[in-house]
Amino acid sequence: MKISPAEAVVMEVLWRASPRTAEEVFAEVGGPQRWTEATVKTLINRLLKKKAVAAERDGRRYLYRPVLERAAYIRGESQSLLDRLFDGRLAPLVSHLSQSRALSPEDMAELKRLIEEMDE
Amino acid sequence: MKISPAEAVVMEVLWRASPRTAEEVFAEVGGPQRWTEATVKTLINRLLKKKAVAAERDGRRYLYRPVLERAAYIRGESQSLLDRLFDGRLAPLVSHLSQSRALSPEDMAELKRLIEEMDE
DNA sequence: CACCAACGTTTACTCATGTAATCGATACAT
DNA sequence: ATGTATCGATTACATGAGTAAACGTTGGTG
Repeated sequence: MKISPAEAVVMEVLWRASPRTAEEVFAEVGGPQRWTEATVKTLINRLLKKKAVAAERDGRRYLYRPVLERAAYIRGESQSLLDRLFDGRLAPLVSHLSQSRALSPEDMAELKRLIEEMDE
Repeated sequence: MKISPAEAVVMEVLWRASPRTAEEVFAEVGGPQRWTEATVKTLINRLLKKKAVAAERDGRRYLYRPVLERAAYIRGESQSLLDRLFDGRLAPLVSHLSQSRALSPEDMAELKRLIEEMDE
């Protein structure tokens, strides 16, 4: 099941560290996002329904942990962008981004390194 | 204004060739998408409201052309993916994709070429 | 000139999403 | 033991998106 951008923000928190209580998730995300705790709970609930997170009872509360892995999520998103806009090919994406925004020297260096090691 | 995935499909048609009538857009996209002509018209109208396409009267019908440029759209989408998932950096994206799916030799070759020429 | 076909415009309806308040159960403090 | 604070669950509501039918207008045809 597809997870929405707002839900992904919650996932990011859980991917950084889990398990977490709803309150902890809220503590980490409420500020930047200006969400109330109710909103965070709704999002967690939707993620439960979508089986993207699992809950484990811990006394009076629950501890939540990701079920969907970050790598899988990222892969899906990247893939779909690539397919929708670049005919599934990586080179045009890189080409486009390298033109439209300056790459930092570190990025350049890392890219180079990547290409080399992929070459083996 | 943000354009939706379905709307983007219509934009793609217009980016390939324009101006086009609604019927022509439908002809090109209706099949693969299993949309009726009514649906295509709704999408065109929403794109008009969003100023992503412009219409020019041609007798009893209109000819539509893109106002939003493909490059700008692609840039926005790629940028937002990069920011959301890869902290705005290109290298991690490439790294991820190169692991999760095999790059074709041509893709590899082109990437290499890109990196080299960006290096100047 | 009356009618019909072809357009674009308006309206419709369902589902997902963002955002949040309310409800109901329950553990703890007094 | 009872009230209260605290959880999660349920309900709410507006907006956008996907999908499409109905409507109104206008130009062409018989």
